Amino acid sequence: MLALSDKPDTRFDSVLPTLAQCQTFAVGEHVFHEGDAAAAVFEVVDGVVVLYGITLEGGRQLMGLRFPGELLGLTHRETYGWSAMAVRRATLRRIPRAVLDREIEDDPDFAKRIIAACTSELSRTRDQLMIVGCRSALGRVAALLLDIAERTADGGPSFSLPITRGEMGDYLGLTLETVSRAVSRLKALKIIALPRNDQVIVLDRGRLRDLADGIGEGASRGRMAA
Amino acid sequence: MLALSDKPDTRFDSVLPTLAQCQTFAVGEHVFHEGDAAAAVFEVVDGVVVLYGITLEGGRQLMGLRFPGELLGLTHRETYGWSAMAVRRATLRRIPRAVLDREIEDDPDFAKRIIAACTSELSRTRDQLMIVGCRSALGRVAALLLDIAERTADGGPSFSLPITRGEMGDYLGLTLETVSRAVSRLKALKIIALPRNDQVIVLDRGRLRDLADGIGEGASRGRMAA
DNA sequence: CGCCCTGTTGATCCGATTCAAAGCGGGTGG
DNA sequence: CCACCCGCTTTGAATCGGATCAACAGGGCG
Repeated sequence: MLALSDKPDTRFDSVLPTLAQCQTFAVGEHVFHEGDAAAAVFEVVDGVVVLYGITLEGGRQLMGLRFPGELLGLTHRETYGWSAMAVRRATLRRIPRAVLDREIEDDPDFAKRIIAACTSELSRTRDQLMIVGCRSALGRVAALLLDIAERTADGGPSFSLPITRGEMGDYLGLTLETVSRAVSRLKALKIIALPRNDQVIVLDRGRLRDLADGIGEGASRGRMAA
Repeated sequence: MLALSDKPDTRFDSVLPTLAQCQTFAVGEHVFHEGDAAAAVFEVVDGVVVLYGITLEGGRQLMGLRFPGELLGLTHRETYGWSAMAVRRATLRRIPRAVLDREIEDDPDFAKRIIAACTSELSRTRDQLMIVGCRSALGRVAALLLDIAERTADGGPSFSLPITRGEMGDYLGLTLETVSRAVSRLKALKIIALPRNDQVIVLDRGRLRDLADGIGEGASRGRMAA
């Protein structure tokens, strides 16, 4: 198996139920911008948030997606190093920095939990790096679909795509056209079905997994091992 | 400016001088392998270590380089999710997991320091993702050279490359030939000089920075902003 | 309805990969 | 001491995958 990470529970509500303070964001609304004072950490209660950075030419690199139960805004810096925007109407629990710091001071167990959240996020980012660095377009799209499926799946093989083709491209280091072609190919291969273009049904999870892991025709990029 | 991270001091020796227990590794020797029990965290005292993962086809993705003063092995998992190998004869300070955990329990300040190390590493990985996802070959190589220069520079414009062209390729998601061509091009552009092929002198840090940040001809990849 | 946004598909172009061959350079053993 | 070998690097030529440019289809909404 490829070393794609498992996902430990790092939700805040299990440790900070009383400190909850919720806030909702409309589609396209920002939770914070790159450079804003890093005044709080957030947990997604409902909806979907994307994290992204902007290159000097205006290119966008999505750093991650956040689904319910996941964290965003964790940093020790004075300001956020990236932006966070809701792509579905989202409700977030807000934990002010001061509260976070105090809690870390007072509760070693909480500190460990934060460290767990960080290293977990680190693993996820590394996996992402591995995918962007090593996989072909088809492999990358397969990996993203599988990731979303696993993080949002209510058990069934069907899920909804929270982001556009263009955003998928920004996430995977591809253009929207290439993403569209890859999705069409997966459909043609009968690995997925698309009742609507933001609705995916996984027909053959095994083959999707193989593509995401880099197995099979054209799933990998770059020189093969000797 | 692109949001490439600054590098806070996260060295252990400032907090754990007495717990030091050093160990040396020859070139090519592993500090740990992916899947090994994550029994300790290490700080590089001397030498250079690379972190990498292996894809199913045998492709290698370098996740990072570790120079003196930097940490490796930080995870909350039971096993390491990647491998670490010395590429220069290296001396490492070893902090057993139990000591780490106890220290986190006892010393909130230490816990914060670990969190800082994690979020710092996270920033670095995100930057790496941005580079691999958005930059052309030339921009990626420029970014790597600059990163190494800034992390090893003893002030001067000259530094030694701790890794081969092939490893640079594995780090950047490029082939060794492409890396070689990019390096040659930087030399032809008189942005760097190469007294030996593992010795680099930065002649024009400004232009190197621009390429690394994605400014100028062909530094970026993918669709430009409208 | 007409506009705009998203997605799809086709044709062409370009940069990186691939395949191939030839220079180092450093080390070893004759 | 030198010849040979091996790993790393460089460079060239052909190929290929993804980007680019472009045209068009569907869908939601003012």
